[in-house]
Amino acid sequence: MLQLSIIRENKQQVIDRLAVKNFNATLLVNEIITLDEQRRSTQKQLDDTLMRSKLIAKEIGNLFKSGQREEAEKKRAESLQLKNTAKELERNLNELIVSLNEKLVELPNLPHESVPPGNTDKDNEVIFEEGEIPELPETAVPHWELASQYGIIDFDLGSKVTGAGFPFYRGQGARLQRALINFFLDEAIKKGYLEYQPPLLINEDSGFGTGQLPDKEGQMYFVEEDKLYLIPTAEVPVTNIYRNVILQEEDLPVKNVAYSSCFRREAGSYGKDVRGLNRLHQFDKVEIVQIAHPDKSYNVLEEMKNQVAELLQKLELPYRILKLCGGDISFTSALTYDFEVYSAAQKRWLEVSSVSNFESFQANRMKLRFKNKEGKTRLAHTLNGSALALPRVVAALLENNQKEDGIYIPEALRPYTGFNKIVK
RNA sequence: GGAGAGGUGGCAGAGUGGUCGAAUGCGGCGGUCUUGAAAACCGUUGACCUUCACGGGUCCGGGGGUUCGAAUCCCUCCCUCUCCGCCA
Repeated sequence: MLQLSIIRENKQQVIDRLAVKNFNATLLVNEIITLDEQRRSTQKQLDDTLMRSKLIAKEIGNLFKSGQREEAEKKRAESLQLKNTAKELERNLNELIVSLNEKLVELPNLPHESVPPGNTDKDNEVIFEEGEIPELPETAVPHWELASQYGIIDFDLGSKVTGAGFPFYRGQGARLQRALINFFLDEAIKKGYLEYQPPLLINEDSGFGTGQLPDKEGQMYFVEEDKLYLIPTAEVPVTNIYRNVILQEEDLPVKNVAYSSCFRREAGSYGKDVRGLNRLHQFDKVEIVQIAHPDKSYNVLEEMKNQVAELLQKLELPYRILKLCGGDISFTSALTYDFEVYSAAQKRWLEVSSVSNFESFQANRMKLRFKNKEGKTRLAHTLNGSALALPRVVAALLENNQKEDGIYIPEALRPYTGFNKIVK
């Protein structure tokens, strides 16, 4: 959520910036400013009332002590009045705070100035492309065919045991998954990240902290009995480690990496892009998270971008990097790079990573701050990225590397798989 | 799941319903002393809202209540610990 002071002091800029996200903020911003003014004046009135009431309470104490009953009783009546006033004011104040927050939470993050305008993913800007698109043999088939031909992923079995979008990985398929997870984790650790194994369920406060709640609760699985949500990404638990935390400046940047399963209801996405591994309800992902100094977060974003690119190079996958346009960038993000790999049998680009700088948007929600050298507390910046999400990487690896005699594993992965190719 | 104990400042640990944002110790920071360090001594040391500032207000796990006045009493939720049961 945006800082009130920024909205107050740069009202027009906020409105103009949000227009890039195709978000008309004029009404909302005006409402927020009005509510904020009311809130502050009510707060002032309440503070004054409380001050008087505190003073009187002290006087009463002293009067009782010195035996001046009558005087004390008189003051007591006055105090009671103040108390009623205070109650009334407090009620108003709370109402104002609630409505203010409701409005504030509806405002998306401001897009970075380099975010291109646009409405849909068609308008995203391809900023980099690397790797050769492989020539496939005549017999080439999409990964879901390969999955059953080689017996490495069983979608039907998943449907039987759980439902659509929950595949079983089997034999060399399972081994490949495990290899990728270890490979990704090791690469991050080499770059100085601290590995975490987070809980897979999170509470409401955490969901709010990273911005999944209150808006996207329909996208998360919810355990009603315990009021817990299954994580849609490790970003949620790993960033929320720092909820209500004040770091020291020298602690920055914090670099954490976590492997986790991710759960997404994907309500409302149907059609052919859900075939095979393209879109699942449960999938595995290695996520990198950084908490950065506000002055350095864009350097960190570039660093993370390069890090993801390196992974794709090592996996020898053709990929491209997109800078998301205003219409496609998420509610919480200021700047996002998407990574897509080319899946040669499907002949399409698949998103395998999304690297974002949230600036202080999440930090403000979860009160993640640091104390600078002057001893002042400031909001930190949060960033995260997939490095990487497995299913579509697997899809591309399978499709692009299929040969007559099997599916070849890229060099970098072989120490992890323990085999060079997948065979029937 | 059952029974009990408890949640106070970075940590440890006091706190008769009134003068407690909170003793004390440790730690941190600054200083004196020292060639330097240690020790000793002195001072300082939370967050948030509001204000140009002075100042004012809120916060003793969360929420609610009693009272003129609550860290202190009551209710409720959460969490931790101990014992029992169950169990990967």
